[in-house]
This record gives sequence, C-alpha cells and structure tokens, in this order.
Amino acid sequence: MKTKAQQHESIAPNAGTRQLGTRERIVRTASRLMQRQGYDGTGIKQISTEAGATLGSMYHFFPGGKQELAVAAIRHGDAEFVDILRAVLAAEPDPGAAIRELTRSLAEGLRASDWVDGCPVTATALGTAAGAPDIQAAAAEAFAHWRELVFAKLVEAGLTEADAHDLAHTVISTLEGAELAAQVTRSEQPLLLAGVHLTRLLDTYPRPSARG
Amino acid sequence: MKTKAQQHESIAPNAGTRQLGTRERIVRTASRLMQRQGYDGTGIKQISTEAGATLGSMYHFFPGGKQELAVAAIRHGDAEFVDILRAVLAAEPDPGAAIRELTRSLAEGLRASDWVDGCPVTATALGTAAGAPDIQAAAAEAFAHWRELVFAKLVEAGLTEADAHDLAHTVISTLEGAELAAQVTRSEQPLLLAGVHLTRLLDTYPRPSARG
DNA sequence: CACTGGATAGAGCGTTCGTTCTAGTCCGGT
DNA sequence: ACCGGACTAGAACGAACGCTCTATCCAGTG
Repeated sequence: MKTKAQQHESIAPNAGTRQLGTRERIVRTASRLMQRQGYDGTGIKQISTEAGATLGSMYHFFPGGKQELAVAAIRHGDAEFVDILRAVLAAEPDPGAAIRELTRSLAEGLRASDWVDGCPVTATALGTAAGAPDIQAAAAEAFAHWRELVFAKLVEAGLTEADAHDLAHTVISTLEGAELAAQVTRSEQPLLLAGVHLTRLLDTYPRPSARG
Repeated sequence: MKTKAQQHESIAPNAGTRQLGTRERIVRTASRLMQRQGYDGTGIKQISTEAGATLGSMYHFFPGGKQELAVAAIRHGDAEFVDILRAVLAAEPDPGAAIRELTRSLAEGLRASDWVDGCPVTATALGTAAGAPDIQAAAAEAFAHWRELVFAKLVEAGLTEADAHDLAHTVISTLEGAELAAQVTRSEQPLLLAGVHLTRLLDTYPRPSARG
C-alpha cells in the first residue's frame, strides 16, 4: 500500500530526509524553517523548494494552506520534544538531575546550530496568536504535553500532586525562557543556570526519603 | 528649535499619542505592533498608517529602513520595561515580594490585552536572529539591562555578588518564559506560579538577617 | 522677497507573498 | 488496454511587501 513517491529526486533535495514520503518531508522542513524564521518569515515556496516538493504537493497534502501546515509543524516539534523529554526523564531517577541534564543537552544543541534552532513551538506560535486560533491551540497543547511528563516524574519522585502540578508549570516556563535568553544572548549560561536553580527549587519540596 | 510637525493631523490618527513628535509616534506604534505581530508580520505601511505618518516620514527618520526601525522599537520596549522594573523593585524592600508583585502586574496586563501584548523584545527579536545582528544585539542589551537591575536589588538585599549574578539570569529567564507560557495558554497561572517559585528559590540563599 | 533644509506626501518600482488552476505523470486494479 | 485516484508540476493571479523617487510644504534666515 501507500505508493509513496520515489519517482525521481535523484539530486537529493534535502540531506537526511531523502527516502521519506513527500508529506513527511514537507512537515519536517516546515517545522525546521519556522523554528528559525517564525511563521511570517517562512514562505510556502521556500518550504516547497527546501523540501524538494512542488507547490502542487503542498496544497495536495495541506489543503488548509499555510495555517494547516503550521499546525502540523508545531505538532511535529511537539512530538520531537516529547521524545527527548521522555528519554532524559527515564534515564535519571532524580527529577532535578534529569532537568539539569536536559538543560545541558539543550544548550549544546543551541550552540551547535549557531543559536538559531530555538524552541520549535515558540517561534511558530509567536506573532500568530491573534487570528489563528488553531495554531495557538496546537502550541498550548504542546506545552500541556510537556508539563504532563514533568508532572508525572515529580509525582513518581514522591511530591504531592498539588506541588508537582505547580512545579511542572514553572519548570516548563523556565526552560522555555532560558532557551529564549540563551538564543538571544548567544550563551549557554541562561540554560545551565536554569538547570541548577530548578534543581535547587525542587529540593525545597518535601518527599519521602524512600518509597520502594 | 526643532520645528516638530503639527501641520495638520486634525483627525487623531492614534489615540493617546496625539501631541507627540512624528518620530516618537512612529517608534511607539512600531514597538506595539511588532510586540503583537512580530518583525515579519508587521509592515512598514501598517506602521505608517497607524502612526499617522507617511512613508516619506518613515524613511526620513529611519533611513536604515525596517531594521533600524526594529532596533528603535526594541530599545523603546527595553526602556519601558526598565521603568516598570525599577518602580516595582523600589516599592518593595524584599526582592521576592517585588518579583511576586511584578508577576501579578504582568499577568494583569496580559489578560487586559486579551493575551496579545507579550514581551515587546521577544516577539520582535525572534525569527530575525539570523541575518540581523543589530536587532539581536539590541535585544541582548535589553535582557542585560533587566538582569542588571535585578542583580543590584539582590546585592542590596545582602546576597553575594556571585549568587546575585546567577539568580538574576534565572529570574529574567523565568519571567520571560512564564510570560510566554501565559500568552500561549491564555492563563495567568504560569506567571503567578513563577512569582511564587522564584520567591521560594531566592529564600534558599543566605543573607544577613539585618544590615541597616 | 528668495533661498535653504527639515519634514511631509504618496505614486510607483520590482519582488515576493499565499493561493488557485490546469495539465500531466505514475501505478495498482480490472 | 484502460480507468481513476494519488500525486507532481509550475504558470499565473491579485495583493502586499520594502523601498526609491520626486514634489511639496513650512519655519527660519538673509
């Protein structure tokens, strides 16, 4: 089933995404470009060119046009970060240690991209808040997903549900703001300090010393 | 000196900014519009229309075009927030209490604007990071100014310079991220929780009980 | 009065935008 | 052999973009 689309493309339109379906290639390219340039700064034609797709394909897969494409891009960025978050939370038993490791990883990624690849959701959603409710909704859902993962980890570590709920909010807010600050100031410092301070904050909350 | 420009404009182009110089009116309008719509989402012609200026005036005052205008808009937003920050920090002796009050005020403002007026610097700077170094530099300077004010307040409260430096980073990061999260989720909660948690974090640092 | 320079005014430049449209290509099913 | 749906291909549309250009207005100066 699913005939895919491997008819030509012999000249490698987009490194690393060569044998993906056209739709998937479009979404990934859109997500990456909007992450760097924002919604208004990214044109449909730029996406189609860099994805190795044509305008016809763009509107075939996304009849809702640019807005539908942006929603798909945000969902893609959401899922991508969910994977990262899940992995780093699973690798460390202590929530604080996991978050510190996450800030290190985020800082490294940001520096590696020369400070252009920030949060894929933020850049796309900012500036489109008014007049594009579905884009905003997709961004809000992404934040909620991430909060939920942090919440579960904190509860698992023995915090009360009330404390965990509130802290999950601040953990995500601070990570988001620190990534932003790191990007703007072109420095890893905001992210690394956020990791240290979030750990310190978490440590002020009571939890059973052992739980079995 | 300075002939200003009051030749006509009898029909009030922009409420509340009527008797300002044309240049000032342009900067304020640009700052407000870019805060809501981002850099790419805001057109020169929209700014000129809403500011009650003409295209000729735009390029007369800002020969560097849109980029120079964006830098001026960011500096304006920077100065505006410096005033707010200075006022709230001066009104409360305790840094934590001041920051909590600030989050309340930010949340109120955000709700009052129906969640569209976020950080004036962030929205303008995001998405223009690559290829517009002066815009990015202006944004970085703004962040530095705000950090400096928080730093001074923390030192004044008795924290060590090292602790104050690190905490100032996280305070600004968290405020920034919480405002972003509040805007995206259309809720005051991220900001208010950030205030509570930042206070709690500050309270974990040693400081002389009295200093007089 | 004429002259000057800061400021205003807006038509118009070339380009790009998001979108629509028609035509064409591929391929499994029959 | 042929059909029909999935997909590709890109010309073309009106609108908007950032910006340049010339013309005009007005206060100040001689």
